[in-house]
Amino acid sequence: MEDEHNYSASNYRTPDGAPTDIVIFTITSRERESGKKSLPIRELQLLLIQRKVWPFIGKWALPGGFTRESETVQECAERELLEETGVSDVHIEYFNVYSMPGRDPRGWMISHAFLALVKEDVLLDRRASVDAADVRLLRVSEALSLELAFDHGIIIGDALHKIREKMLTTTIAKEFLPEEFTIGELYQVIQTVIPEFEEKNFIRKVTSTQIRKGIIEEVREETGELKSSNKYSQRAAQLYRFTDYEPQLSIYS
Amino acid sequence: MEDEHNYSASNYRTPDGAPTDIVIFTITSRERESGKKSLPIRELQLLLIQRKVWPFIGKWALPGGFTRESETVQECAERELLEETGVSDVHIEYFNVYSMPGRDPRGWMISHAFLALVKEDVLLDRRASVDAADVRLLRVSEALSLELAFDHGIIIGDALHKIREKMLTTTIAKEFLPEEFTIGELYQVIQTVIPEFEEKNFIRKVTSTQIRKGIIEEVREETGELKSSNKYSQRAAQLYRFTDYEPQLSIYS
DNA sequence: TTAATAGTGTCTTTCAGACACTATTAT
DNA sequence: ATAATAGTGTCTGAAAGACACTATTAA
Repeated sequence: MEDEHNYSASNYRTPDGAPTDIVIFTITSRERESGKKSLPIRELQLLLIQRKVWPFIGKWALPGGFTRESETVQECAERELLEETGVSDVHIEYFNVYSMPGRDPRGWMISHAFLALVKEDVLLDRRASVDAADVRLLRVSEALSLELAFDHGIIIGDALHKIREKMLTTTIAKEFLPEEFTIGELYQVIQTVIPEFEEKNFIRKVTSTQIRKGIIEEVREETGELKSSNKYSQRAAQLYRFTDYEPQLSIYS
Repeated sequence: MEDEHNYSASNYRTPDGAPTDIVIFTITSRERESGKKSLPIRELQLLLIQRKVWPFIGKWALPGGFTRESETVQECAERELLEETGVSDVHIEYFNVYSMPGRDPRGWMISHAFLALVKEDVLLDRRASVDAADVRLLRVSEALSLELAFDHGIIIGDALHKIREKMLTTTIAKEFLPEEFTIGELYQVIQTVIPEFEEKNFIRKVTSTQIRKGIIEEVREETGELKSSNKYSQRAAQLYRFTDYEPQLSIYS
């Protein structure tokens, strides 16, 4: 350090590390065994790792790792996501810092928490990391009922709050949907994240009102005809895709 | 460190500090010299400190300082705000982390940036800190045209983006207003932060529409009569206050 | 035929947007 | 009287909210 410049911060205690923790959400879908075509059962799940080293050995924890001097915390989170789950090129977003003294028995650790939103199929070939005894997808309710390592229960709670807010105010629903989707699928994804969500005339609001219809658009065949899918229903449903328009909300207008 | 637990992070390079940087916004108001009563000229300003130690000596910088092991980054920001400006009990909110390698010549510093919103009068008795040559309020446009220390230009740009977003989606306008205010003042505060903001029938939207009128309420005298003020106009204007209701916005409803 | 989902018709009430208009009162 | 701000009247068209109704088609 540059002592010739009269810099004194190095005389003080410095952090023992800058870890990242990644809350990886996915929505699983499972067919109902009704025989007929129907909408799947969807569940919001998150990926946890069972620790096999001290501290909190045996406890479930968020994936993550220590930031290196040569990278940003965002790069660290992306690297750890890749190393621990084999996933890259997904939505991964910083959301909060956790710095409560004593939160990590290993020392003074200020942790940076990220939110990753991953489609189910991307996680199918996931693999355990070298320092994790096990990797598993758990329902959010399950995960929160476990005794988690560190302050990860708090982090997950905050992440859940954040994803619920963003589901209604941004177009992150697209992170859980295929490129082309039906209005029924979109509605289900929103409800999976926010169970109390209910909009009576959802299809109209999202397709027919001036201010909102800009966020999604109808998909057409090469021939120009409207493209539809009967994956979930007898009657085929119109397919939509998200545009790149992000609506600006305001409480004053 | 607990080497007996086989913990190896201490073998790695650790950060040289966890500083906080605080972007302190205020709205100044200045009377127009028209003789008659009129709305003041309001300006969005921020508080900067001129550095008197290496690095970036002489350059303008955000107030802030190093987090201690015994405190959270939020507590550090609040402490530094108090030490450097004499201000406490104001809105101060974490908004982002800055970790680009090389951002600080003193070493590996991961900085936590806060947004503070302060009423003008609270800053009147501000005082220079022990390690700052000068403290000054600058217009945002001025501040951004200066050569700032570290990556503080980027941090201020991000803070400005954040405050503009929050001005429209939350009730932070109250941080710049007295407890009781007129619709004209509220409108001015919003316009000071977002110059392009314009709502033709603002007074009606904010007072008469079902979904929005919950965010402010009329102030009454002890006698029960509506309370008004003629501070800015010949004709007295109704006074309002914010309720504690925070509206939930949604792009889907 | 039925189950399951997709989508429409229609009515009422509320809101948005425009803009001319009236109200108040210190100077 | 005037300047400066506060606030209302009124019209149009769009959207919200409710809810019954029709449409499609594999099984």
